[in-house]
Amino acid sequence: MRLATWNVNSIRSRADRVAAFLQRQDVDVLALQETKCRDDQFPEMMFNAIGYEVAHVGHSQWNGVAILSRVGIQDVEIGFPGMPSWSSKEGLDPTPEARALGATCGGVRVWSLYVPNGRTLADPHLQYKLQWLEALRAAGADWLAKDPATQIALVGDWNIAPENDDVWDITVFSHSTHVSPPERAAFRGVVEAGFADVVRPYTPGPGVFTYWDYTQLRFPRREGMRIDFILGSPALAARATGALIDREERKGKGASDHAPVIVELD
DNA sequence: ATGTCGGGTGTTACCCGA
Repeated sequence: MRLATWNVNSIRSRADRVAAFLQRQDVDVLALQETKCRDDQFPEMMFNAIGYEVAHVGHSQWNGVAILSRVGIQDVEIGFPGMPSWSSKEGLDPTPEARALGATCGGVRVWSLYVPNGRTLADPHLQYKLQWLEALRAAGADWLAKDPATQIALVGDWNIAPENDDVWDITVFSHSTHVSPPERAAFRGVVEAGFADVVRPYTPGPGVFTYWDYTQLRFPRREGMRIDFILGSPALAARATGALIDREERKGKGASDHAPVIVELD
């Protein structure tokens, strides 16, 4: 089984590219982030036509996560237990953002995750990001405590570069989010709860990235960040036999600013 | 220089978010 994750930065503007990718890379299950649409706007028919079932949650032009599967899609769950909400305005009743979607596909519990960005070190959004990750860690630990043999894949855009090698020049990030100690500790917390990076062993760095900013010629200059991850529970990680980051999808007109990440499971 | 992309709107010019 081939499992992939991709921050597409709008599914409506890239549906053709996603469909072509699924077929070119022979992907069975694809988690998408930043679909940037409501459920009724998701181009579901085009994926049904090539053999994929679709689960999606999206409320507006922000966020939005989906799972596409040709090996079944059961027990769809919007948000994980304890997932925090966000409201930028005091006193508003916050509705949960469309940042997490779970579904069981071919025996694997897949979670498509779009971790909050954090914006800047002083922004309340960073605290929201840390709380969100802590809640995810707690949920993941709970799932594993209930069934240590369960196959879980936590995949998506984590908006964290866990190591200095995961950015092109760490000195540029001295006052930035994505590399700060609390963010890295939050990511490490999920790993230490039992979820291993199943892609890194097959895509060693340095200089191996999944995201390149649209501005400042970052992609041709090879100035990127590794912030998209496939983390697997022990039973899932034991099935990994290979992985790749599909840089080709970052090339050309109409590319997302993220490349897809794929793992091969036996 | 945010130099680029998205989607949005009190739409053909700006807003926000990343």
